[in-house]
Amino acid sequence: MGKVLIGGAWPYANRSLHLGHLAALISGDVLARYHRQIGDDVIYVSGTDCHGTPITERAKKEKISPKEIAEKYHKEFSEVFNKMNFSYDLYSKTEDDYHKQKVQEIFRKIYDNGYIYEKIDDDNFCEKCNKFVADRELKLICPRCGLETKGDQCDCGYVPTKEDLKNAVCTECGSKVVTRPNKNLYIALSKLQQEIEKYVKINERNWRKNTINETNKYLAEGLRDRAVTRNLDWGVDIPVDGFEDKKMYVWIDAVLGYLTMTMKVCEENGWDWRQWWSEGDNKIYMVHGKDNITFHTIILPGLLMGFDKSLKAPDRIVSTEYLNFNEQKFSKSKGIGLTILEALERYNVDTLRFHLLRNGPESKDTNFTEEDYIMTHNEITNKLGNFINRTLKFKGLTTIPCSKMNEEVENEIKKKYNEISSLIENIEFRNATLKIVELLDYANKYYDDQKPWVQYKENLEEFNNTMYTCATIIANLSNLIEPFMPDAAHKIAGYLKIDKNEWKPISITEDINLENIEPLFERL
RNA sequence: CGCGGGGUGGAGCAGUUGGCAGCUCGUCGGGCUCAUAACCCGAAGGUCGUAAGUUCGAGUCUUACCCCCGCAACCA
Repeated sequence: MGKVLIGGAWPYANRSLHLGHLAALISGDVLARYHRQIGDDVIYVSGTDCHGTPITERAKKEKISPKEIAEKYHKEFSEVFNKMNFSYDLYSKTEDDYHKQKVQEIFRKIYDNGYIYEKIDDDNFCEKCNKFVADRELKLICPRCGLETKGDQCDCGYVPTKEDLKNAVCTECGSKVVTRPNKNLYIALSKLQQEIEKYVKINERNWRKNTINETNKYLAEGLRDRAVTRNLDWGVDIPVDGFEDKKMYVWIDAVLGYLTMTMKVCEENGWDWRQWWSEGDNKIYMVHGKDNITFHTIILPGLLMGFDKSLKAPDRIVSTEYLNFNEQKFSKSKGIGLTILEALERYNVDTLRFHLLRNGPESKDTNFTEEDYIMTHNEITNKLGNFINRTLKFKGLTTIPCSKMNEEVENEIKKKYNEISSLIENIEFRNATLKIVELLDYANKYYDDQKPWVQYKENLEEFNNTMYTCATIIANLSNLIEPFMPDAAHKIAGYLKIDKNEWKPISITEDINLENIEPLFERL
């Protein structure tokens, strides 16, 4: 039994989650459920990312506190993950006191170890507001398109230079900004370049192409030290004297959440968190969208190395591409796409999970349409739901006696456990779902070839064997689909009196009483 | 020449180390009646973006070109 840590990306608390977020995060739950089934000690954590500039901006605009916004979305996210049957061991938030305290301890240790250092920058300062302002808190006329833009990037794609920003004004008060020396803390990624390169080299064979490319691009350019302090009043305090007016850069406190939450889970259970984070045969999975790649393959490893050399950085990185909606990017402002809560009003949780895994952006951007989803839903309804129905609700049948299992079918089932196992461990979830469908096709074909409706009249022994074999397929399907469609898996387990879905072939050892069988899915 | 991904039957996609081009849906024809008009069998339909090259052999490797898309940040 190995130790397996799975970290789902921490969603940012300034807008509702949409199907794209779900497409990126769903693999984490598949991994968690699968590893529990094979008997690993799994810790699956995530949480709401509450800090950062966008939240403070929104708070200002809506005239409420950043905390209120964070709380609102944290509540919503918790509900979403709950409804989607995500099996987190702990879903927390960066506003959590335990998290903030631990992050400060870790940050301080990195500082003491010499990987966080002080540097004076010339930053933009608004004299009227009496504070340093971030680029996105500035506005100016874009020199390329001539329209007013924020200081970080114009809608036309132009990124203002330092020179351009000299003419910028503060978005809040409109007065012209000046530059002033500003003391910041930086993380010395440049010092860790070789170590991070070594880490990438060892682990990249377990990564997808997008992860490898994106990471190596940054390594090839040469890692640059990054500021880890921000001139904000919302976030985690800096545990170093002289930085009382600043907060921690959100990404630092967010990626350390995987570690702090592992600590918390372990503390509550009396376990040693280092068993999940040390070198060994344990696995550390990080699951997120492609925009998160370097934060997980460079920043997080860098923080871990600066913190404690005996720790192991994530060895399994699961980065997805983007999910589009009707060929367009999800965009709340443009009203494109569905939030997860909206989707759940119309769709089935299991088939939505399955669809996002099968048609998800595993190796390239993909497109979500309601039509495609309904197709998947009906396919599962027909092939899985109906297979169960035609077996367990066979006309006039009340019991399936414990009979003889067809050997060929038995071998096919064994084969599927192995095939799906290696696909999941190889982070090929799309292919894993295809194997499930293959087994469903195989099952329906077996049923048709046996013609139990004829056997029922002509040869009862053969009929019993067929029905018993089909019931055994269904029992094993319950195990095999659990990571993908947990609700259906558990319903089946209930019908066939299976206590626990384990990842190994099971046989049925007593007669099956066919009562209270309900269809698993309804056609859409 | 900023970086990256992609162009495969009507639609959406798979094709790992080069070896008779596959899957789902749709269409057409047939079978079955246990089942949620579900299930099974068969057929039609592709010169794999364009051009050249390497090779006994290229969807797969090389080069050039044409289209589509994504990324770029003190933004998660």
